[in-house]
Amino acid sequence: MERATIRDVARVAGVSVKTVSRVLNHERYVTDETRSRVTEAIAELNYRPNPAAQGLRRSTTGAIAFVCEDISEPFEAQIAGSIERAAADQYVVIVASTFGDPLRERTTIESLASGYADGIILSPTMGSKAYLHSLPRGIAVVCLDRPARDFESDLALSDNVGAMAWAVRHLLMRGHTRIAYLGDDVGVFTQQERLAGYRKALEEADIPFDKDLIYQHSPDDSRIRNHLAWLRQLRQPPTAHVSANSLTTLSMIHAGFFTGSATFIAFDDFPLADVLHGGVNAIAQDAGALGDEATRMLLRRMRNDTSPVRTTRLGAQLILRHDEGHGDT
Amino acid sequence: MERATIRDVARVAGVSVKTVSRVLNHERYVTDETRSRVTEAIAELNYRPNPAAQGLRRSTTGAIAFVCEDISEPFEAQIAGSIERAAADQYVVIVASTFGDPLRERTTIESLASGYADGIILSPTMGSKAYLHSLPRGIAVVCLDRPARDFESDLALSDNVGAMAWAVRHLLMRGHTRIAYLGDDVGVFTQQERLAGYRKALEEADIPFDKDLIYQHSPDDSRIRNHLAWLRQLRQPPTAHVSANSLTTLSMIHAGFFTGSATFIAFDDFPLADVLHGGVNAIAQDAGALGDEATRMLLRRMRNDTSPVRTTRLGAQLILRHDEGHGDT
DNA sequence: CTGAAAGCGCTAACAA
DNA sequence: TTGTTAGCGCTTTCAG
Repeated sequence: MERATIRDVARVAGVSVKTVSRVLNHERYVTDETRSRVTEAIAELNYRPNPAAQGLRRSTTGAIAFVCEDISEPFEAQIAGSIERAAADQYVVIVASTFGDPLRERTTIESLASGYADGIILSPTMGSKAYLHSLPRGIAVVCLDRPARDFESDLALSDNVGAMAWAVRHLLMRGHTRIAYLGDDVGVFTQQERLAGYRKALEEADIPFDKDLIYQHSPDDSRIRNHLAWLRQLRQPPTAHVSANSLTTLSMIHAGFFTGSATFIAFDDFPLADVLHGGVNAIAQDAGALGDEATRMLLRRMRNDTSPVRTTRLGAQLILRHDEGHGDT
Repeated sequence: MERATIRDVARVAGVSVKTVSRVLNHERYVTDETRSRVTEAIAELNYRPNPAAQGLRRSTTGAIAFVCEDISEPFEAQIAGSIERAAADQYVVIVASTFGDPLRERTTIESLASGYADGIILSPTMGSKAYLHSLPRGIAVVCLDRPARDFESDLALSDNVGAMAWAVRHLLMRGHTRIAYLGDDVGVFTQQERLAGYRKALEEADIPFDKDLIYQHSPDDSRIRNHLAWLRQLRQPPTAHVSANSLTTLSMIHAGFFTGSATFIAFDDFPLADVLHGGVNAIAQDAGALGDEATRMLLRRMRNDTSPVRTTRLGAQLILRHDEGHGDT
């Protein structure tokens, strides 16, 4: 199929290209009669504006990008889905994975900003993002799940502190005072927040913080197995456990830890959590809401909103599936 | 940051724009000396070609698109990830979900083809895809996971027939002759193939096909629960079960079916299958390989390969996690 | 209300 | 080996 151009449409409709352009862009000052002639011609020729030409002229692309760590991770994929829905029919969405590599991230972003996308939703890796200040002008960047270092921007993230505090508070109320915390590497932003939530709940209850109960490493089945064994042999072993992210939970499961008890809560819900070991308590983030909110923020910035940057913390849900007996906190 | 253009580079390097264009496109006939002057100017100005302008001129976009049912589904997300990796640094990848709506699919594809992407990897919905023949010329389309009706194209998919036959054969060899099959809607291509695999294995073993053992509906927990109960009350109830897709497996689990037995095999492996109910036998598709292969096919077509269309069937793996005793088929 | 002409940034002839 | 010129298809002055 040969592409029809705006000139073809103009010729068929018997008007000038500018007039066609006007109806395309819903400008005023076009007679209804002219408009309908043009519309017919467009339909007849099955005409569609050439995005490259539009982009060249308007310096926009009609695309937004989601730059994340790995699109094949379910959490990121869910976010991608909600971004797509939220941007629906206004923008195409480009996805780009950084695989945690800051250099790759930078290259990717600079390339996207050089004319592939009008806006970027970024789940930043660690490391300075100062270079975001010198992106070609006009490109909006908002952050998702965690802030970018050295770069102020709108940010949509879960209320990690509050949700973890909620979970720990729940365990405290059931009389647990020795609660083991198992999380990912300390360098990970969300992990810092979740540990903060843990500490906050302890402080509120005047329970001393015991470093022995804290485990923070990138998940590794055998290492976690050892740690769990070690915990059991403490003079005062923990009577409850929380996990601070899904990979850690997975490792615990693989290490043989029984997750189906009222004394365990996993940060991040997961498929089959309702069934595994008879049901696993979990804190569920709302991935869809994160994507929605970030998209809203981005679109607003793309409309040249210059209000101060804002942060939206989205609540996460504590799902109790194994509260022996019944009754909540 | 103001964008530098090719003219700026030319000016700084003291050459013509065409020369800059030459070094940009790695054309021959540029002195090393000239080339390095240009390269320096490019670096100095932090110049990057404008994709819209390039696209307008070359009528290419530098993007490929993955059109699937729902990018938030783990299987599709994994494929997206592998496409991204396979196309790495050559193309940006656009994702677009159809949510199973053929109309939306068509609109999306036509829009993408109108100048957002140079090629499309499509997991088609049901319904005729004849319109793919009249896409603006130059756009390559390959299919993934299932063929498009009324449109010949390269196709990468799992060996559904073979894998399911393998699973059923395995059960037959253990003496089961009444094997219940639970799958998704008959209209779904992969489901037809998997049922064919089931029948094939039975035929090979001269076991009569019994329609009573076949269930094919879009997954629904309570409906599946009823069906499972009904199966149990047959005069000759099944002694083994296979599930033909992940949602069905999930429904079975939710319906209380015990999946951790040697007499059950699930098509599609899933997270925690190694742990749930003590381990679930499964057939694992290689999502990554599907994406890789489809991308390879697409890139080949985009290089104007006009060889006959081909279909690649990728093997799926039977993973036995609950083979009481030991020893395989 | 409508049109003519210029030009966005780049690459493809064609000359030099 | 390099430069000049003409567009790609569209939107945008600026006149009609």
